[in-house]
Amino acid sequence: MTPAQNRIAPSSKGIPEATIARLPVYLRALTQLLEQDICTISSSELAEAAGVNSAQLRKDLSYLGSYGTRGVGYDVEYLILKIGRQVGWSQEWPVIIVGLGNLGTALANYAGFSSRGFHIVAMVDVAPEQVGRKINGVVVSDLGELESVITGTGAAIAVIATPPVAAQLVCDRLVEQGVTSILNFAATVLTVPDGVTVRKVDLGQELQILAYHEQRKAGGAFDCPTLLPTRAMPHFLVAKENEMK
Amino acid sequence: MTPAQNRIAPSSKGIPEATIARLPVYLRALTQLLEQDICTISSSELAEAAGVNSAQLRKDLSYLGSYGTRGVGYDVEYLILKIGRQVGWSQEWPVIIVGLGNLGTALANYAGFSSRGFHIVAMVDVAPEQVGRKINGVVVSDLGELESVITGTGAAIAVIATPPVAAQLVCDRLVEQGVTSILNFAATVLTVPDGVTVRKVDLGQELQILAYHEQRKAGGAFDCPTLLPTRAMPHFLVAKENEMK
DNA sequence: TTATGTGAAAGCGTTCACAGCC
DNA sequence: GGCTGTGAACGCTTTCACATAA
Repeated sequence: MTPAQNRIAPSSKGIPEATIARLPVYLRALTQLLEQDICTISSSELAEAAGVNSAQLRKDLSYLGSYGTRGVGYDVEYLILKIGRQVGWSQEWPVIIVGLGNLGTALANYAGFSSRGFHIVAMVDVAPEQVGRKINGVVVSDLGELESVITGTGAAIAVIATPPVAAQLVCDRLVEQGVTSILNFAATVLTVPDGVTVRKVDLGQELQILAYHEQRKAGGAFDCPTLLPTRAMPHFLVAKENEMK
Repeated sequence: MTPAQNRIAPSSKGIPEATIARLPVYLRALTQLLEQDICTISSSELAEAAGVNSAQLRKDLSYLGSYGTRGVGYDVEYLILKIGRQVGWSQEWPVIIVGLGNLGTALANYAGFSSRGFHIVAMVDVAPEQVGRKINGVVVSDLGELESVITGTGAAIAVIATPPVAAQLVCDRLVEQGVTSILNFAATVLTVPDGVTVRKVDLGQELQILAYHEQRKAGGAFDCPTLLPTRAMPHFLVAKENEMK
């Protein structure tokens, strides 16, 4: 990814990834403020609305430029404009979704996408019962048409919501056709060439991280003498465990 | 959150957050290996399967203990056991879902939860047409019963998939009843007391981060003289923009 | 000889604290 | 007086490189 980012190097090079990930949060906080007719805001107030430290907010904004007024704060509209431009609000992004199970269908209907400038222009699935179905006015295409659908829509961003086994295959075909940004909901590590950006959202993993903390709160990862076997852990492992003692 | 973590301090204190977030990834890679009847694996091979650096993998595992054999590698089953215990695989976690729109319903049906030891024990929604519906054998309760549902099930982990405006209110009620881990899909910053862990999944934000990178690849955040107004950006902002020049 | 486990070094990200400007 | 913008300090994460053990 590093070589790819060097290759790009546009006008404003070198905004840290961590900052980029927070820009959308600021953007939402700001639009909410605007709806309340608040025109000016200080870094500490905006920071609280965004759930971050005020020093962090100022540093983040400083990467974009000096858009505040000392002694006063930031002009909400102007800041929205400047951050919005960075995040690509000045254009509509065509997006295609591959895999229309429960999750894929929910994503296709998700209002949070269209309200932020993303437009689902195509959907693709293997299951014959899905193909031909209409979601939000767009017809689901067959997986075989994946290539023509991409070139036809010109989408550079794709969402993968297939079962894990299919994900890498689909990914390869997407990249082959020029997709350069992928949001991956499949529980697999995707391998992509330089220049392609992948973000992974693993719902099971998120819960497992919570479970880790939960266990800690309850009294730690007890290295108890007798293991309690449950559906969560495959049976043969329980046997293995006892053998190890 | 820091004071909360100090208060906990169980047996194995001080595994870095970044490591914890990767444990589930290792766990899945390992279980896949086991299904292929691979019993032993080196750090570099496992690292590749998990999509990380081999030095990173070794360092991560070293926080849990010395479970490898020098010159050989790791015993897959034993490692699954050890990591699994850390992540809480040794027990079933009851989880409740609040908000059963498209996303909430998809989550309720999501197989990746149950396969990892999470059991949806209750679901809650305000909409009368949702209440009483059965998903995976569990009936959707009315929002008014939220408190009794939590105490009845003893769930410590909750998923919020409500509209943004309702999220903080629901969150407060959850915390009030003893929920200490929350997975938040609502596009809002949640405020919680110390001792409560929140993880946020913002789907729109993920796409915006991709859009940022996409824009960079296409040639940068053009500070172009004429702004192209689109549905993505509210109209009044376009006016503002021109006025600023 | 091979591959783990781990101090030490390098790289990032966050926070501090204050100079600079309104 | 008040708040931004930012160098410097700090802490966390990753990577390196090698001593250590099978």
